[in-house]
Order: sequence, then C-alpha cells, then structure tokens
Amino acid sequence: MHDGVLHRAVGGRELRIAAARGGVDVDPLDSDTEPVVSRLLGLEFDLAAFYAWAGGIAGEAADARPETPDAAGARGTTAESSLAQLAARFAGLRPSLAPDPFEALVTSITAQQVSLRSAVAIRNRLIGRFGMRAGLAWAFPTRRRLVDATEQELVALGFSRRKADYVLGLARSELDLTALAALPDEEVKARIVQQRGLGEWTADWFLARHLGRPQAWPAGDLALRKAVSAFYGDVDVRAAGARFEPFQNLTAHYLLATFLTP
DNA sequence: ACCCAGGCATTGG
DNA sequence: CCAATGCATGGG
Repeated sequence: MHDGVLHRAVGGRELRIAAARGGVDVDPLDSDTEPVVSRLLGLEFDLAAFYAWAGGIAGEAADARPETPDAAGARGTTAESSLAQLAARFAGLRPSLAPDPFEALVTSITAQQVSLRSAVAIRNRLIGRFGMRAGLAWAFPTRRRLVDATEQELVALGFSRRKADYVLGLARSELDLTALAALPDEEVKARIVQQRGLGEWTADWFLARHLGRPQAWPAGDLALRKAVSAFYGDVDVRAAGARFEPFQNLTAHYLLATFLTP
C-alpha cells in the first residue's frame, strides 16, 4: 500500500487498485490481471446471500426464545443476532484472497506460531531478498526462485531452521499447487497436510484465503478461537463451524474483523 | 529477563 | 489417541 493505493505485481508489471466512491479505481484489465483483482478484492464471495442468511437466523432466534437470556444474551445480545449485527457493522467487507498458491502457503508458514508482526517483518525481508520489483510493488518470490535458495539464506532473514526447511521443501516438492483448485475441500486439505510443515491450520487458511472456499473454517486459529469464545462462550470451535453452514469462511472473517477496529 | 504471539513435528506415554 | 517440548522473531 502507498497512500491508500494497493500496488501489486502481476506478471512483472505493476497493477494499481484504489478505493473510489461506489467501488474501485483500477488500471485497465486483461486476462492476466482480471482474476488477480477479483481475488484481491474477494469479489467471488456472495455477500447478499450471507447477509440474508445472517438476518434470517437472527429472526429465527428471536422467534424461538423471545425472553430466554442465555450466556450470550447476558452480554446484551443473542448469539445469532450478534452475527447479524456483525454483518451490518462490516457491511461490504470481503476477505482478500491471495492470488498465488505458493505465496499463500509460504505466507502461512511465516505466520505459524509467531505474532503477525513478526511474520510480516520476516516476510518483508524475504520479499526484499528474493522478490522482484515492479514500480512500487514487490512481487512475492516465486517457487522457482526459491528452489535454489539455501537454508542459510532463509535463516539470515529470520526464519527458524525448521521453517526454512519447510519453505525449501515445499518449493522443491512434487505437489502441483495449481491443481488443488480443482479438488474438493477435504482432498485439498489431505494433500497439503501431507507436506512437511503444513498442518491443518495452514490447510484451512489455504482453503479460506487462497481458494476462497465458502465453508473453510480455520478452527485451530488462535485469533478465531478468541473471537468465537468472545461471541459464543467456551464452545468446541471446530464443531461450532457447523452452525454457520454454508458461510463459515465469511463468518470467520467477520468475527476476526472485530479485532481490526476499535 | 521474561512472556506471548493467527503452529508444527517429534517424542514418549 | 493425548501431553510435553523446541523453535526464533518482534513487541510488551
């Protein structure tokens, strides 16, 4: 981001996206850049259906037990209506999808266990060392570019030796990352988890923030667990996902959005 | 000097 | 199948 404008490298060229009244102002699109813009802006999410559903369950809840305050009610709202309120509060919010699968997975590796600030610092050094510049944008290092990197080079950027091995192992693996898009959620997870260093958390975020799968639900995520706990109490977060069927991905992002604003 | 942060593999029961 | 442990950085 520079002065409120998003700069993204696409095929070695710089693409700019700026907020504008009623939408965005974007450089002219072609067959390469259009899908990137669509993913970055999360255009494939069906917000209207999500909001209609959120409003619907809030209404049902009010009808079902108009005067029975439960644990959530004690905090001033029912569990169901709180989601409707989030939909209204963040109306228009769309999860931004990572346009590239390798970028999505390496980004997740950097974010494993450590704070997002630490992850960003390390990732920025990775991009500065192995990425390519296009105008004000920096292209994320490609898989090919990292195949010949060494563990020592990545450790020098702040990766643990283990995470450096994860990244190099992924770059050098036989896994066809593009082909994953054609597979159902569970099959995608199975193939990702098979890779050393990529666990269920990473696979769930890949489904959520790269493939944009509507039912992706990163139940192991620390921040999501905190958000779910704040809204719904001490529940089994993985099982609670069924409650948001088939909008788990949008629900997760609307819950997490509460951490981003005062 | 600690402790925690949007995990994971390894080891041992 | 579940508990305990090391990992390395950035911020409090």
